[in-house]
Amino acid sequence: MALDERKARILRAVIEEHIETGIPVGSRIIARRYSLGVSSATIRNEMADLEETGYLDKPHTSSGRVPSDKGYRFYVDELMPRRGLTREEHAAIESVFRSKVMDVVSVLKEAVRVVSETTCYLGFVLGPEFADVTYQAIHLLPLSAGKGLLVIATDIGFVESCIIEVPVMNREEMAYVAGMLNRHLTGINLDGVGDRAHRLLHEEASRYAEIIDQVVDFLRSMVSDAGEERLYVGGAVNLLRQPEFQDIDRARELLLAIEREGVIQSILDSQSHAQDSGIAIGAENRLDSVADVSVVYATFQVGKSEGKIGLLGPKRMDYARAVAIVRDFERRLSRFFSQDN
Amino acid sequence: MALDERKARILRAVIEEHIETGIPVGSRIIARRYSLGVSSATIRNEMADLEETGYLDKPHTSSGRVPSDKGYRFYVDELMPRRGLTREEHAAIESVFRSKVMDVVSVLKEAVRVVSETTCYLGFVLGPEFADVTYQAIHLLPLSAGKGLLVIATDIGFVESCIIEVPVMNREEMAYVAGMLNRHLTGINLDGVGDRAHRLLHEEASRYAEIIDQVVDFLRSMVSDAGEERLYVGGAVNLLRQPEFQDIDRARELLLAIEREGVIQSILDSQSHAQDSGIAIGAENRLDSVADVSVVYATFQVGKSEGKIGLLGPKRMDYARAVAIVRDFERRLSRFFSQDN
DNA sequence: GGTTAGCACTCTATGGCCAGGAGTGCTAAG
DNA sequence: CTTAGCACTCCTGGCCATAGAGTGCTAACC
Repeated sequence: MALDERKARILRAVIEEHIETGIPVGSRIIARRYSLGVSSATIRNEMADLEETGYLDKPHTSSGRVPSDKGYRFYVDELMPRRGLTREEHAAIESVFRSKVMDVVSVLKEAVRVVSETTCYLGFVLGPEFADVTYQAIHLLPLSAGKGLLVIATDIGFVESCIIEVPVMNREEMAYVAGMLNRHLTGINLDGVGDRAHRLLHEEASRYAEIIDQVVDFLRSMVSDAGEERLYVGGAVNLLRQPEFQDIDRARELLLAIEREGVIQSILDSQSHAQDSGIAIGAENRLDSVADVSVVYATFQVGKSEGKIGLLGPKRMDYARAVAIVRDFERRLSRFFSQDN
Repeated sequence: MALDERKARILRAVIEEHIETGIPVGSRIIARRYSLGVSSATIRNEMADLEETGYLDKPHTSSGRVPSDKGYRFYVDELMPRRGLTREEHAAIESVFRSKVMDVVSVLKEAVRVVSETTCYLGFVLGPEFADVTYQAIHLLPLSAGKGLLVIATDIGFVESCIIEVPVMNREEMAYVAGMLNRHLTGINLDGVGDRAHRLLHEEASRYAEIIDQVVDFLRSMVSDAGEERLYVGGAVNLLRQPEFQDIDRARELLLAIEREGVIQSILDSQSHAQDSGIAIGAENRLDSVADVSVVYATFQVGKSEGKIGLLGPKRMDYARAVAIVRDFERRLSRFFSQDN
């Protein structure tokens, strides 16, 4: 199935031309703009072959060619140049990590924003699962009569909080309860914390069973949060600038599917059989709603857990740039979250 | 400028018809669908008067009428029925406050989602400013060598965190620093905390000056955050379902203005000369980018501070429903944040 | 005087039609 | 194997005619 040199060159030219212009590309254009040393007729023949072998498609009988999924796949695997970052891209990415006060969620949101802005596609980050995370500290603060604020900080800088119901108690008593929770649960993997907390604390302090139950509930919800809470999506507007989303119905359906049906998680899940990073092109991800978009993502390390950063755009995407940007973010985020930066 | 009974009835009919169908409405339709007891010719005459006095507009010479900003204004001030919530709306709103583990940010985000879903417009919440807030506790936790996690909990259940640089110290020392910060700053209005912290702590503990500086920076950034961080927007997709946003350029420009130029804050700011709730119709808010949309909002109490919840939709909006939903949310959010719920 | 029927007029939206242009596939010559 | 030439296909955009909705005006009516 390997292509000979010339076919590959032509395929690459067609794809890059199409990526740039967005319209079907004909043999004349290729002959003129790319100096391949052959005439348009020859290119025409080669393009016919490429169509027959499935690398190119034709929207209709007498129009130019458009890359097929298989064509894009071959391109990203074999033909695509590895490029670096432009000065602007570099600066934009840099800025995410240079703000003075940084909380992890803001950094992730900023990353999404910058990914989207620099590429003009839709950016996303999937935060780390909490299953592999240990927490540093748990705090319980009086809020108002009958309400307490539960704060849990993990070892990777994520802080989660929620409001729970507490029996009336004074500040000291609450501090005592917090201290107790801290002593028994610090440094434990959140995944196993449920059972342990339950057993341990139920015996020692049945007076605070209600509180403990709620703490356990909250810990469970942190772990099991199936992605909704962990996924940050941004820059949908940028997608509307792409010529393929001038059709408002298409655009709406896609955005709906992303917002409501969690297609991004689905794609990442279906991809995750192995690689740290990847590209999912069009129908490669099985969902109809994303049959004509591509996703480029990479996995960054967050302590023992991991997160993903990526972008979603039309199949006609500047893959070289997308990969460069996503990869760079992956490196920087891994560094940002690493213990020894 | 008051309208006589019949003109008011016709204006109301025109507006409600237009809200429902979205197309310019003619005299025939009004005569047939609304039993006003007069013929289409009479209605035609009245409509001509209403146009002359500025309550109605005509897109072109021989088309039906469309309400003007002035018309909508009169409608919402004088004609609009006060309606309650349907069972479904009630249930949807209820669901926001019934989840077991609630953190304040999730509640606000959920509120945005529900506002948007129930109305099919774009929903938003502007969280409370931190200037009037006092904080409950400050924590400092070791994260990795040279990094610490600063966590600040306010008395209204908001928890903010950030990563700061700390000199190498052991856990006990860090706990001591946290304790010191707590002792000196607990219960103070965040607005004035900067100076006080600075003076007080610089003397007592110059060894920790770097940390204190960063804490102060962070507190300052919490207070001064000009709305970006406080504004939650959601449901932009729903706007794309509205017939007035079938034009993709319009839609894109609007969403861009919302995302990048903060028009929602601008509108709320320009409105805030007084009222707790309000409706800004079309060109009433001075910005071109929102000249053909309306905003309905209400202010809820959060301790001594306040937040706003609202929605943005086409001028041709179901104002009665919008007001009902926004008002209900305002009541519930105020209750949710009140000290004694 | 207010109301209504009738009618001419205006303007938009829709669909068909035609010409122009881009691109292909095929054939035959180099 | 490559290339020039040519007939053919199909999309695109402009143009025109028609249909339809709605208005404003006038004249008749109560």
